[in-house]
Amino acid sequence: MRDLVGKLVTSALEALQEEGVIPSEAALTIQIERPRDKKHGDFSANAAMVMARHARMNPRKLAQMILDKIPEDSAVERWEIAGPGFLNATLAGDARAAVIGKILKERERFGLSTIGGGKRVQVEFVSANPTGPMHVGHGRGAVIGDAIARLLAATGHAVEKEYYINDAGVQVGVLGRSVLFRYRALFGDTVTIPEGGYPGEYVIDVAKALQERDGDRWLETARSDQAPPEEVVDFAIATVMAMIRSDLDALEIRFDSWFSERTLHSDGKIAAVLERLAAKDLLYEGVLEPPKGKKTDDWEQRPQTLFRSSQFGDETDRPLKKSDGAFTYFAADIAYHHDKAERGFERLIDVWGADHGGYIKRVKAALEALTGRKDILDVSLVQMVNLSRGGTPVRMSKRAGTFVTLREVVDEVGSDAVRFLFLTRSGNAMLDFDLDLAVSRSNDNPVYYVQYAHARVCSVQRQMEEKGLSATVGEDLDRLVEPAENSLIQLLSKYPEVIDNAALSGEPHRLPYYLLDLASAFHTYYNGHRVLEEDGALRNARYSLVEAVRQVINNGLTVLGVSAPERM
RNA sequence: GUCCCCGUAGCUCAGUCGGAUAGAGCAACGGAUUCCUAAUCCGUAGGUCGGAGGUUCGAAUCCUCUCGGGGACGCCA
Repeated sequence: MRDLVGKLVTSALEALQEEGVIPSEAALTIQIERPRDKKHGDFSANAAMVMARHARMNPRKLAQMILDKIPEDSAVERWEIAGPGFLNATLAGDARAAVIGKILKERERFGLSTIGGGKRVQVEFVSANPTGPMHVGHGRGAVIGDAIARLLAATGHAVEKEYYINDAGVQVGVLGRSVLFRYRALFGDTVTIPEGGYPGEYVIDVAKALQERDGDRWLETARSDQAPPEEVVDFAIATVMAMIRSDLDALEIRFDSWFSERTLHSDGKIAAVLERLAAKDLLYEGVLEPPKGKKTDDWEQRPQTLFRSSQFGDETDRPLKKSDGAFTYFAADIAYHHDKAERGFERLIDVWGADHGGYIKRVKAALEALTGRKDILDVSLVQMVNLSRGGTPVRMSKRAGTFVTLREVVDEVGSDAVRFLFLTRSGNAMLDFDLDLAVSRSNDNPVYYVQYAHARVCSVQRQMEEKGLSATVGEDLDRLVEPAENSLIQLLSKYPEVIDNAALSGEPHRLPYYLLDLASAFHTYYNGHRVLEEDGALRNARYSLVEAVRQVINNGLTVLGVSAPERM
C-alpha cells in the first residue's frame, strides 16, 4: 500500500517535471510516512514541501498542482492537502481491510520479507569467557544478539549465529588452577583460594566432576603448585562451556557454530594474518605513548609489534604482541574476523558489551586493511544491566563470588519474561533490572499484557465452539467500520514495516513496543465490542479481525523467541 | 586529555529517514464486570525534550559549543 501511494505521487511529480513546473534535474526524493494523527489519513507525502524550493513556489500551491496530477486509483478514497503542504491519502475501506485477508492467508509467513536477498550474514554474540556461568549482563547481550539474528532471518537473510570461545588466554589457566585448588579440598586438604583465582561455587562442581572422572590422578600435580596440565584445563573449559550452553538453552538460544580461539593459534592463522599485514607494510616495531587519564606509575616503555591502525581511523597504533612475544588478544581478534570474512559472509555483526566499545575502531581498521572493505562489520554495543532488588542495588563481584547468575534469574522469572524485558529497551541505554519486580508475576510485566491479548483471542475461539457458532474468516470485512476497528487494521498493516525497520536498524526493541501497541489497541477493542455477535456477517468480520491480531502477535512473539500461550 | 553511550512527565522509558498539537507504562486521583478471561478497559492530572547557538519551509531528532551521569583508553579479556 505504501509503495502504491508513493508510486501515485511520484507519477504526478513526473508529469509536472514534463511540464517544466519542476526542473527536470531535481531528484524526486519524497517520503511516504504514516501520520501519527488519524485525522491525517493513512499515508502522508511530503512531496510538495520538498519540491517547493526547486519549483520556486509555495508548498501549498505546489501541493494543489501535484494533487491535480495524481492518477485515479480505487485503493485511495481521497487526497487532502493539510498543514504546511502535506498530501494526505485516505485509503478506501476495502483496500485498508485487505490486510486482514492477507494475514489470514499468509498466516505465519505474514511479515516475513525478502529484503535480505539471501545475503549471508553472521551474527556473533555472547562470547562470554569460559571461566564461569553467565551473568545477567551476558544474558542481555545474548537475547539481543539472538533477536537480531531472528529478525535478519525473518527478512530474508541467510543468518549464522556464532559463539567465539576465548579458550586461549591466561584466564583459562587461572580457571584450571582454581579447579585444582578445589580439587585438593575434596581430598581433605585445607586450601585458600589464591589471589586472582576464581572463588565461585561452580568451581567446586567442576572439581567434583574432575574427581568423578579421574579420581586422585591430579592430586600430586595440584599439591605441587605447578601450572595446571592442559588436560585439566581442557576439562574445566569443557565443563564450564556445558554450563553456559545449558544457560543459553534455558533462554531458547541456540548457536549454529562455536569457534575456538585456540584453533587460531594452532592453525597458524594469527601468524598468517600478521604476515599479510606485514606484506602491506602495516606492521612495525615501535614504542607506544603512555595512556592518558590513567595512572601510569608502572608504565614501562617497551618496543612492541604494532599495527598501523591509525591509518584507518583509529586513534593510535595497536600492539599485536605482548612484551613476552605472545600474541595479544587483539591479534587473535584480527585473525578471527579475517577468518569470518574469508568464510564468505557478506556482512558481519558483533554484539559486544559496551565496555568493549573502544575496540570497534581497531577491529574495523584491521578488517579494512585486510579485506579492503570498510563496511563489512557492524558492532552493536549493549549497555550494562544494573541489578537491584526491591529498589536497592545488588553489588556484584566476580572476584568475591557474589553475583547473581543469569540462570537464577531465568529459573525464577522464566525465559519469556526475561527475553521480553531485555528486548523492550534500546540496547544502548542502560537497563535497570529489579529482581523483585521481574520475579513477581505482577501485572506490571509487559510480556503478560501481550501474551494475554493472544490468549484472549484463543478464548474467543473456544467460546465460539462451545456455543456451536462458526465464522468464516476473511468474509464481510466491509462490516468493520468502528474507529477502534480501523485503528487495529492500520496497526496490523504496519507490522511488515516494523519487522523490516527493526531488522535493518539492528534495533529489536521496536518490535516489543509495536506488540504492546497492538495488544493495547486490541484490549481496548475487546472491551467495547463483542466478537461473537448473533449477526453472522458481523461475526465473520470481527472474528477475522481478532484472528488476524492473534496471528500477528503470534508472529511477532515468535521472532522475539517468546511463547504465545493459548490460555493464561 | 581523547573516544563511545545516555539526558524527554514524579519514576522507568518510546519517539521511524528531520514532519503536523511530543507519547506509553508505573505511581496518584475518579470510574467500568447481567455480556467472548478485570492478567482488561475508560477518564483526570502531569512537559523549558539538560542548556545555548546554528542549519531550513519545519528540530526531541542534524551540526557546533556547554553542563550532568555512565563506560572505555599499553602488555588483561
